[in-house]
Formats: sequence, C-alpha cells, structure tokens
Amino acid sequence: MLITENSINSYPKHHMAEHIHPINCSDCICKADLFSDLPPDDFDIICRTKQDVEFNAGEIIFKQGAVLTHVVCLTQGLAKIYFEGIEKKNLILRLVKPSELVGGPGMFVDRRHHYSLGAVADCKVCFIDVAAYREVVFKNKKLAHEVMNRESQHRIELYTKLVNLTQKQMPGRIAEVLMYLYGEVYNSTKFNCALSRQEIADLSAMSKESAIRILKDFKDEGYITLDGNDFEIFNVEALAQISNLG
Amino acid sequence: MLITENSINSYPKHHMAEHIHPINCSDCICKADLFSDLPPDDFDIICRTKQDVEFNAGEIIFKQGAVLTHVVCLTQGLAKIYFEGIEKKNLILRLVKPSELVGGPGMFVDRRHHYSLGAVADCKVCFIDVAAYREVVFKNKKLAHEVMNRESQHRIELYTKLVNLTQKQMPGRIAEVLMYLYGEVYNSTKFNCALSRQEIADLSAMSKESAIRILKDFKDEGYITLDGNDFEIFNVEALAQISNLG
DNA sequence: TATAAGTATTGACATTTGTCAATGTAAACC
DNA sequence: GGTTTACATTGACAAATGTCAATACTTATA
Repeated sequence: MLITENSINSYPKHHMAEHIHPINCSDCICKADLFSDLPPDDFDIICRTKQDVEFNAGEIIFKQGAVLTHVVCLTQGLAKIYFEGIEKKNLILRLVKPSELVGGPGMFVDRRHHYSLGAVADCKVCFIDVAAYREVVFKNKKLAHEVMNRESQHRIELYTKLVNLTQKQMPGRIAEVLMYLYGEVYNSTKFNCALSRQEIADLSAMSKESAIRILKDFKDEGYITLDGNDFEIFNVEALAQISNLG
Repeated sequence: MLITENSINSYPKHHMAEHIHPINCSDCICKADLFSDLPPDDFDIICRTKQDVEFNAGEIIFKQGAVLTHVVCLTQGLAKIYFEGIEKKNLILRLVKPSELVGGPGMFVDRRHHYSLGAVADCKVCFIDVAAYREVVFKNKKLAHEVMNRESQHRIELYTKLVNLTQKQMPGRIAEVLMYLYGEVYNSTKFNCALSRQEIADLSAMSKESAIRILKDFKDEGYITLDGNDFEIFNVEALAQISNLG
C-alpha cells in the first residue's frame, strides 16, 4: 500500500491501484536532478521504495496537515505548492516542474506536511519513502550538502516572495507572476498557461477579480496578449520595471 | 581583524577595537543553547575564532548584501532580523533573543547575507567564523541534525508569517504581533517594549500610523493598556481571537 | 532652561483593494 | 441541440489602508 495505515491522507482509490508499476529508475527524470551523482547503492535504497502515481489536474497530491510519510518527485506535469489559509483562501508558494523533489520542512520536525501539493496540470509523481530518503541523505555528505543548498535557496526565494507580496501593489505583483511564468516555468514569452485566473490570484495574494483586471490593463497597454489561457508577453522590460518599482 | 579584507561590511571602528576581549566560552550563554551537547574539542574550534562586539540600539550588526564571513550569537539584548525592501521599507521577519545563533541561508549558497540583523536594544554579540562553524556542523552529525531542525522550524514560521501578512487585515496582524511579544519575546503580559512604533509596523507590514491607530483601538476596547513603551495585555483571549479570525 | 531632533499621535483625504451581483463564455454531459 | 456547470469578465460600490500635514510629546544636547 502506498500510504501507511495511519495516514490521514485519502487518495482516490483508483489512483492507488492502477498506476503502481515499476519503471526503470536509472532512466527516470528524477535521477537527472538531485540524485544524479548518487552512488548506485544509495540510489537503490531510494528506488526500492518508490511508487508511481498519476494525478489529474486539480487533484491533491499531498495535503497540509497530513502525516509526512513520503517525499514526492514530480516526473510529469505541473504542480503547485500552496498554503491553505484563512477562510479557504489559498496562497501558492511556488510551482513545481518535472524532476524536482518536494520534501517539506516537516521532514525534520514533526513529520507532517506544512503545505499542500496540488496538480495544476495532469501529473505523474513518484512517492519515495521518507525513511529511505533520510537514510540516504544522512549517509551521503554530498547529497546532504545539496539538500541544504536547495533548502537555503528556497528560503531566500521565500524572503523575496514575502517582500513582493507585502510591499508591492497589485500591478507589481502580477508583473512578477508573469515574469516568473516566463522566466522560470515556461521559459518562453509565449505559453499556454496551466493556471486558472484564481490560481494566478493565489500566486499573487489578491482576489481573482483584481488579477483579471490587472491582466486586462497590461493587455490594454500592449505589454501582453491574452486569449483564454494563451499568454504572450511582448514587453518584458515594461513588466520587469513594473515589478521592480512595486 | 574581525572582518576579512574583502568584506563590504563597515562596522564603526570603535566597536571593533574596544570590545574584543576573551571571555570564558564554557560559561557563555551561547553554550547553553545550540552547542550544549557539543564535544569539547568541537566547541574549541568554534571558540578559537570568536570575537565579542557590542552594539548600541539602532545599529546594524550585519547588513543584507554583505559578505557572510561570520555567524552571530546574541549574548545580550534584543535584535531584529529584517529585510530591506522597496523604497527603504523594512520588513521585520522575527526578533532574536540572547543565546540564539543567527546564520542565514546564504551560508550554503552564495556566502552573502540575505537579510540584515539590527540591534533593537543595546546588544552584545559573539561573531563566529563561518568556516569554523561549517567545519563543526559537518563534522558533528547531531549538531547538523539540530541545525536542520531549526532551519526547518524557521521555514514553517515563515509560511505562517506569509499567510498572516497576506491574508489577515491590520487588526489581526497587530494582535498577532502582541501575542508574539507576549508569548515568545517577553513571556509576560506586561512588558516595556524595546520596539518603536515604526518597528511594530515593520513587523506587521503596515504604515506606522495604521499600527498606532489599531493599538489605540485595542486600548479603547480595553484589551491592552499603553503608556509609551509600557504595554500590558489584559485580554489575551480577545487578541488571540482577533488574530485567528484575521 | 532652551533648543533641536527624533518619535508618537491625530485628522482629513486619496488610493488601493475586495465584495457582490450580473453577465458572458466555454467545456462537459445528456 | 439543449442543459448544466464551471470559469471568466465587468461594473458598482464599500471597506481597508496609505499618505500627508499638523501637532504633541520625549529625549538629547547646547
């Protein structure tokens, strides 16, 4: 069984049954990233426990508050790390692309998830037993370094996010999100955005109506074009400046 | 010399000269906390590099952007970890009490400070060479665990802060700050607050005028009394509820 | 004591932002 | 095709929040 007996998670049953199948870990996209330099023996420890699962867009991969029994590697799709705040309002911390391993700070504290991971588009993920993961991290100094490094990087991004959300007005925040989608998620000025308007709003801490209005303003100014979820950014410099000035 | 040659830090000269004096590390308040279980040999590595410095209230201990050459242990006073944001607006992440060691995420990334540390009250701090600190952390598994644990804890607090600041309105945010001062800083419902009104505002991401107004509202409601910097909280439950509801 | 400088407070006002309700649009389903 | 459902858009309005200027208060200093 994928989830331990006492887990308070509740994955749809059909996911758990249908999609658990062995794939060749050596060829896996996970291997390309965090585990690329890992000795085969150590990598085996990780692989032995892994479980593949598919999620449809909109489904929850793991939920804030649930017992942290596995870390997750996204192998396909797009996911969001988000926080469930006051009165059902969500705050998206960041998006997760394939090859990224998502752990969570609870791993070393209280073994609970402190944020939720949700599928923005259809996703394939690989669940890795947290005990196996910890074992390998503590066994392997280089990996431990790398993990620390990445966690530090995330913390720095979190500080930047905190300043963005508390000190910038809405146009700056939306410009920020567009630059993020362009520069870090789709790596192109033209993209079909997997995020709904509500999710864009959740990423910039405002109401969806406000997000829509600002996007329309940017469109009217000629900085972007919008057709449903088809985005194209024409004036990166203008958006960068709006984002920087706040 | 306290700071390496290529440091872009600029501490007032008189601090650097006057206050470097050996104290008995074994009795130091630092020792009581993070380093309490450290083998004597490892602790010696740390102690050999330490430099004591005093700072007056309002002075900067280290500055965002500067080269991270030392980690800092606060031995006396009260300090703030803050972020210098847009147009000189500061955001205080949290307060630091004596015995706490302040590193910063840059230690494992780019060797720069990603936030500033400032003295809220007069402070005594102990600078520890970052190389010595890293050496001991990587040598000592138990300490490494503890460091990871604390960093995780801070990250969790950061998530909570992010939600507080983006999803709560001003009364909720000020109530939050009062609960924080009561519960985690002064551990008493009655305290002489070392923070200025501006700093209370920086802690709750609002203008100082707004902070003042909300404090006055709480006073008018009878939840607190205020006389300059003398605070007394009468109705913890009311503040807790205001904080929770947002 | 007088003066100056910084901090705190208050009120008036403008701006930003959210809420609500109405309408439009698109995909899914019968 | 028609219906339903979810999502997107728009406008009107209310609420939250910041800005600015005037004034009080405190502390440091001449």
